Amino acid sequence: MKKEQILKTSIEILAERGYANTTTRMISEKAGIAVGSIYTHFKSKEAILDEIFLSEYEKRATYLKSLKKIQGRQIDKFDRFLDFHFMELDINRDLMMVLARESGNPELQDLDGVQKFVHQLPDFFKTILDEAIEIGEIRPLNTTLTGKIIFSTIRGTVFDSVIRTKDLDLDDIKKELQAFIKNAIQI
Amino acid sequence: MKKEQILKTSIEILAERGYANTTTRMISEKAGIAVGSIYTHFKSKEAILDEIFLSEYEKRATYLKSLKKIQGRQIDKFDRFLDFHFMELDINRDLMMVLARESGNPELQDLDGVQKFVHQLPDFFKTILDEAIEIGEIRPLNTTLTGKIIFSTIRGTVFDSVIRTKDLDLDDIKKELQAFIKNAIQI
Amino acid sequence: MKKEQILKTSIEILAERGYANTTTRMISEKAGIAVGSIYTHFKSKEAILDEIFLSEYEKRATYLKSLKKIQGRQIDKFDRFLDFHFMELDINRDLMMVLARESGNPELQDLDGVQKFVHQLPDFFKTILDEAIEIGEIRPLNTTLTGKIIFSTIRGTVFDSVIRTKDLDLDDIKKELQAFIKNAIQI
Amino acid sequence: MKKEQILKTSIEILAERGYANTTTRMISEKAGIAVGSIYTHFKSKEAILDEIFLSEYEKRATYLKSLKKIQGRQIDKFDRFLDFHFMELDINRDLMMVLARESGNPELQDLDGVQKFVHQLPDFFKTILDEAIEIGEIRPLNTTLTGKIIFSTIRGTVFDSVIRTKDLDLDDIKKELQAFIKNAIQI
DNA sequence: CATGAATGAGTTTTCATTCAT
DNA sequence: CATGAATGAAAACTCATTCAT
Repeated sequence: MKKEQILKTSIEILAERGYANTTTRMISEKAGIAVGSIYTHFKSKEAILDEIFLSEYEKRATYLKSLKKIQGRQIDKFDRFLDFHFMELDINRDLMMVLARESGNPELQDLDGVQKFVHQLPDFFKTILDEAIEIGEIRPLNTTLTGKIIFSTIRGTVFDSVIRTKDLDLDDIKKELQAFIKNAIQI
Repeated sequence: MKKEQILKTSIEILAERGYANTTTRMISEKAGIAVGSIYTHFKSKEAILDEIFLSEYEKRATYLKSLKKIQGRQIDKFDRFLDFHFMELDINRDLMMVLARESGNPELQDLDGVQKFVHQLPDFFKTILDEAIEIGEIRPLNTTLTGKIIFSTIRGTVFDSVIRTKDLDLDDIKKELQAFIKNAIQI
Repeated sequence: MKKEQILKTSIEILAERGYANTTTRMISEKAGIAVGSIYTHFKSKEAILDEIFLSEYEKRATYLKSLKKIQGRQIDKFDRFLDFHFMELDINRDLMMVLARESGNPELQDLDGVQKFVHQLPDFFKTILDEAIEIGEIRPLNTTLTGKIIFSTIRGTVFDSVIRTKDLDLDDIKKELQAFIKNAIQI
Repeated sequence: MKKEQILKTSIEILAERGYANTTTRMISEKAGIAVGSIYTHFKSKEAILDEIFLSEYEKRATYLKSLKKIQGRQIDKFDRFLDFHFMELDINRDLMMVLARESGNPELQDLDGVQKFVHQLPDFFKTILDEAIEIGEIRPLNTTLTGKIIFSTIRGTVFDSVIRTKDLDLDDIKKELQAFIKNAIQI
């Protein structure tokens, strides 16, 4: 309950000011609680970010696992993942901002949640690519590296777009990304 | 002279510790000068980063301008740019680390040098893409967005690789990136 | 019942970490109760220490009172007290640690129990010395001051020994102290 | 210069309030400097205490070394040391308070200066005792333990006296202690 | 009588920047 | 131009204690 309130408030402030410029005092004041209460629910300021990334990672991991069982072309699964990812982003723009900005924040690379978000998702992509190669859907390529490249492509693009304009057309970006990736790997 | 020394030392420490964990005192001590002397040559701590990014941006901008005059397929120019970029990185691994890490640091997005590095380079890519479309070398696409996508792809991939392993094979990554981008855009 | 459990647990933790580094939370967790429950039984964190010192003071005061009625040389009563004191220490090393450390803790000098432990015991010694002088067993001396000196000698020696080695030979120390004190005062 | 000012001010406040109740802010305000300036001269709040103890230890160590070369009875050297020690205390009552209180503060036992003060001085006493035994000036005894006992006796007595009364007669205490110790060890 | 989430004043420490020498 | 002591705002985090359930 109150934990949710802290997370929600944190995302709002983090989206506006960035991690380094967000203080625990700001969060507590905006959430209408005492500073100490943050520490009742989170081990540290970093742990808030950790939780955000972990939860968002899990959403995506669950979705990617569900994709595995689904019939159809492997290559289309990237389209589907992007549909899912951008839909989530559209629902909560602040959250999108935080994920895009802080997943690249050198300060936070050690957090479990960030690590998973940044390293496990590319691994899922690799798995899809491996299967796609087996059935000859895509050109021969280093699936590990390409998994990472695809992840970087998506993340970097969202990051760039999001920090420049408030009202960007997510749909345009999504379609351009989908085409870019599909072309990049297909035969 | 002394300014160069400060820059060189800063890059070494920044590569090892990251911007937030690098203090002006560390730089002055390692450079063998007084803290105050840093401020004779730089307006602020941020200004050091600004200068680093500006100078690296200019190297790449100059190279891209020189590419323009060169004959040959537009599409190959991305290969050439990546050859140049990775060569530079190979010469100075510390610098590569700094560019990869801090170009995505939310704290530093307002710096002139970072802005140019992060926003102008994609614009150069856009120009190349525009010409490539005109002569029918590549498929129809939103060149502005795709310019950004290509930049994000390169930067993100280097960043990911560089913070994970010390002795990564830059050549493998370069070749995979070149193939990825070429396939992504060509007809 | 539960109060005893809190005391027992507190002594264990206090012996290991010292007063300033022991939190009420630690005590409650190790004792398997809620933090709030500590405050059902004790007015404050300090009150736990107060109780410990008071109870240990009373043990010694009772023993010293019983010594009064006993026949024999006054001067031997210090031997007996030390026998009693060291026996108690040997039974509960953690308790010994707490008494030795915290009786000298400036933070805790105002506690009733500590005051009694630290100021009343020397008074008992004074009484013994007064009688010993009267019957000419010991040399003439300021009994108030010497009572304090004897107490300080005992406490300080135990404190020094106990914080240095875990497995010290209490018996050696006791005998050395007994000889030291007896010689110091006798005619 | 300013370092001396910080030390002087710290001793005044520490004497009045004790280590745990002395804040860095109090010191800086009373010394008329900025909080940060404390950290220009001292690594931490603890380091101030460390310096105080180290310097006082060295005074005494130097004196004890000079005593070694002096002719005369070993046993009288304790008298001389106490003369010196009490003279120093008389000059600076605040300092005496700090040494007496905090040398027994469990929190500070790890500091180099405190360690030296509390463990090296007894070692010097041991050396004196060793020689005294050799020439038959004192009764046979465990010199290591007795060195510690003498130290504890002195420290504890000063501590006890000093925290009770502001205007105690140091001279009485000194004489009583001298007699106590001399009797305790002599043949 | 037990619980444990909530409190918030208070603490030490850091560090970019300045400026008198 | 160089120096480095001095600055002081600001930050994360702690923890004894309370009180509604």
